[in-house]
Amino acid sequence: MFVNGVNIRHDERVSARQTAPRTRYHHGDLRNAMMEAGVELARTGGPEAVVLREVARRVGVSATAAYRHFSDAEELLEEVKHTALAELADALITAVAAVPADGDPPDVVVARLRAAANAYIDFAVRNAGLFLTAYCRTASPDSKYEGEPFADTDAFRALSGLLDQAVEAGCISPEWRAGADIASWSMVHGFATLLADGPVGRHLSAEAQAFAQERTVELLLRGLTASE
Amino acid sequence: MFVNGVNIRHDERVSARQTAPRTRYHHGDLRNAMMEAGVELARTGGPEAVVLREVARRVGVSATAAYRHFSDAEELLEEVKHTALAELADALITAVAAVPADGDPPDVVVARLRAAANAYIDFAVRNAGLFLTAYCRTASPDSKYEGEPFADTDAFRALSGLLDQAVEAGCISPEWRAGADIASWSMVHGFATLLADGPVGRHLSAEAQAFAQERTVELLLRGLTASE
DNA sequence: CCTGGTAAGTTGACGCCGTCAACATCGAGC
DNA sequence: GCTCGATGTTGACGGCGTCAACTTACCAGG
Repeated sequence: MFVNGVNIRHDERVSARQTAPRTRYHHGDLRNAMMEAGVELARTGGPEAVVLREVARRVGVSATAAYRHFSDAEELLEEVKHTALAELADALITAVAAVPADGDPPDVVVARLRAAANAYIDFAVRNAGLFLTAYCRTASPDSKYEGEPFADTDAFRALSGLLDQAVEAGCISPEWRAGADIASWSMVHGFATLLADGPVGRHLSAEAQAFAQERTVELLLRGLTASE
Repeated sequence: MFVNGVNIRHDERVSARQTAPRTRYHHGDLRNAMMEAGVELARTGGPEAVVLREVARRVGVSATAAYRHFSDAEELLEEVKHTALAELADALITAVAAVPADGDPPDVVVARLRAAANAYIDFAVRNAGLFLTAYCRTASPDSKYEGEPFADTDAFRALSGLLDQAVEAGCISPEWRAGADIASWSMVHGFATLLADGPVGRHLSAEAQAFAQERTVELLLRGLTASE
């Protein structure tokens, strides 16, 4: 796995280190333990580093023990994925909450949107592995939320709330509210992806990346708040 | 692999079909043949369907024969990836060329930008496998173009040209030109990704997707052409 | 026209992976 | 205190990428 030219491929898989030989035959909390080990793997190596056998090794348990708690290697990955998604949402919500709420409502809400956008991107850069895992492919349509789109991502709900506030504050004309959520998400997500995993992150200097980020976020805000 | 709820996972791998038992011991054009087989696999199954042994099987050759032409399974993937990128660029350039050039220059250039954006997204939807392959992770920094960012993607150069035209035509203020390329790319790419591989494609009805696409593209154009 | 060297394929093996069937161990409730 | 189900283990299988050693076919130079 390449992130900004630094090879953080999971090949110090020499590991095999298990935290402790584990005295009791039964682990007691294996499902959680495997999840956490999986998250750790994902954090440093992205989704393809979440390898069932390695997870088992780290927890100090045989590979097949996993099958008592997960139907599949895929199910483990999905669990990890949800955790990653939740962590992303956390970062986003925290950043928004940190924006001072005094001042003109329009200014505040724009500042919040900006903070959210930057938090999303920063998360993707700082936690590339987790970010990629959050959006990695998993065969099953990860929705207990069929039809109710994105209900599983708190991040998306936070964004929606912000946009509603923006309409209230008069920053966004009501007839442009619909679809603004997905559009905003697309832009930020696209930039984050191109940065964490793609050509932007690979080819651009740090300053160039920062400039591109600022421009991208401002372009989004311009589009959202354009008077026309 | 799930694309919009349709499982196109590469599990009709029953294949093993080799086009013909191949009479001559030497293939003659194995490198190309493997590439093409790889592209076909990628088209229907995404990057993870590009499996060295299966490619060899399809071409009717032993697995290790690949090593006479590729240093690595990764190198094969990368070759396929470049082909996918090229195909995407083609679709984009063709769509732009199809826009009638008569009329007010500003209108024309906006129409071209819109066409490019929609072509990009449409390609991602119609050729999800290839699209995902075009942007899939490959360990090596796929740049003979180190530092000269994106020079390997004709699609990006086409976009840059369009934006230059837009400045000329007075649609984009010159001081907003810098970074507009990456920002535009981000938005379209993000939407395409969310659609081809992510929650948008999985959870939204076709009409909802179309609406979201239109809104996303228009929001981008608004941001680019905003007067202020 | 032979001949030898090298490019292009082959076979068999290795260690990784996910997964299955069969067996072992523990602990909760009769 | 026994039993039985939940939880772990072992060993095996086939698929993967890759390596070393072997074979085949072509092409140049005599």
